[in-house]
Amino acid sequence: MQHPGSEPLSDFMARLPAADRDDLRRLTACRTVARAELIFKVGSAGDNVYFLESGRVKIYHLSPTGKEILLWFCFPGEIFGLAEVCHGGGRQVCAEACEASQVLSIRQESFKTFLAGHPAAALLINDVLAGRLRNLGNLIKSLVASDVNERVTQLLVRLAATHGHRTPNGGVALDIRLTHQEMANMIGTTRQSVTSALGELKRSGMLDVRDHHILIHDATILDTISAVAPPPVPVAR
Amino acid sequence: MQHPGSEPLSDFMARLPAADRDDLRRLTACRTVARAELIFKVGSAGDNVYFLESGRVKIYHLSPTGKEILLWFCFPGEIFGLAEVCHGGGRQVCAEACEASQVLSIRQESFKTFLAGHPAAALLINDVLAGRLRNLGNLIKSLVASDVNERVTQLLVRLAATHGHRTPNGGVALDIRLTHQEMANMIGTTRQSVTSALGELKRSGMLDVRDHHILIHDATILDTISAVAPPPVPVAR
DNA sequence: TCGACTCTGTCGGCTGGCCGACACTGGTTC
DNA sequence: GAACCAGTGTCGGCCAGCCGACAGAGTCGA
Repeated sequence: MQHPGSEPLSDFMARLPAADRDDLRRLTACRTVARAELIFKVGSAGDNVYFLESGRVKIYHLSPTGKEILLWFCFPGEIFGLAEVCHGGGRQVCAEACEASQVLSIRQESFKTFLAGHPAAALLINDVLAGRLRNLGNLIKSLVASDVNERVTQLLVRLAATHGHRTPNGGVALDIRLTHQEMANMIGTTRQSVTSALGELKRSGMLDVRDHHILIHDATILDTISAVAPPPVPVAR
Repeated sequence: MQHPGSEPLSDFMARLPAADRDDLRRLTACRTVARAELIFKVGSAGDNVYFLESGRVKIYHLSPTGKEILLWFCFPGEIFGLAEVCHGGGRQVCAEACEASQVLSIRQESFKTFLAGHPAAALLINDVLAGRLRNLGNLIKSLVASDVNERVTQLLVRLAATHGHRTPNGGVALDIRLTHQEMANMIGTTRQSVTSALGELKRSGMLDVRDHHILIHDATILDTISAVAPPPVPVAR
């Protein structure tokens, strides 16, 4: 389901015109990666761009103490490894397969040549990057302005919008399975704080966990909460 | 000065081939904005893209409590207002002139058409967006992983890299003048904490403030510190 | 069936840093 | 000059949430 105000398909491949997609496919090599395998890591050369064919990949910073700082998850069809190269410095982030995955890869230069010859694809890339920029901007905002409980609910709203589906009885079920630790890494807090925030939401009857999947009881609550995430105030100075 | 590992010219206009630049200029309208005037704000339609001709512009989120969350400053030649439009929801951020400025504007669609016909420009936009993505990623990392003192020194390093110049006696002077409040808004803390962090750096002889401009005494210190910002550890799992 | 391991849930103690408050300085306007 | 205001500098109280610790509860492989 797509919520109003949520991000659109960031599925690059699907949005690419069919002809362009075929052209691109011809330039890529396919590779299988196992769960927990790194596709690239901090400091590596990073002269490739990747597309996720199947599976799930997480992109994260690594703090000096070894903590993962999760920037985003990649789902099938999405592009990754494009922006994260700092000229000269190598990769700044890690890409790790969350489950067994198939990955297409192409050299940076080849991809740029491809884009130069396929304007629609180049514009699409702009869109995708712009969307991620908005996402990170919003994350920064919530890191700075919201306490842990708010950040957890905001995360749930985002997840419901992008990876949830309606249930018969008017709720939303999240299709994606995350550990508390992963959620904590996504919103800059600790495992324990996520546990307690979720516990509180459960106790207040807002959600439930069935079979390791989060189930939000009343979908309308999402709209109420999400009205908070995008700033409702036009601004007063 | 450009530090190794720092961002390159994000100066879109300067990097654009001269012919493309002329084509683009022909499509834009120029406008003068006064200090503290908003070019756009949260919720406004946002069907324009802007280029800063002269002056300085800040792009920020507004927290529910009215706090500014500064995402970046725009300097002459840079593009802004491109990524911050959420389809449907209007602008998510504000753009405010820090000083009297001249701004070129163009409609989104016209700009997209322009990009479709000028592949070099489209690739350049990708580069610029990718750079900002890296910057925001790094900001998130420091918000999550560093305490206030570290964040302040990291901010100084970044500022020195992008808006500093060497002084005769081996230091670096920041060309840009910022209040403690603005710095606090850039790294998600309070005015008071910035004051005390800077005070400590002054007391330890690392820097000085002359005529409202920060002066870092030993430029080599920057390299030492900046070695911390990009993770030195290749990663151990 | 038995470890071994990962994930969840809960509890106290400790502390970084937010918040409110107030004083001082330098620049601007009348 | 005086009045005003934005920016700095400093202090103490208070609390969100981090950290370490430990006890279940699933899950997996042998």
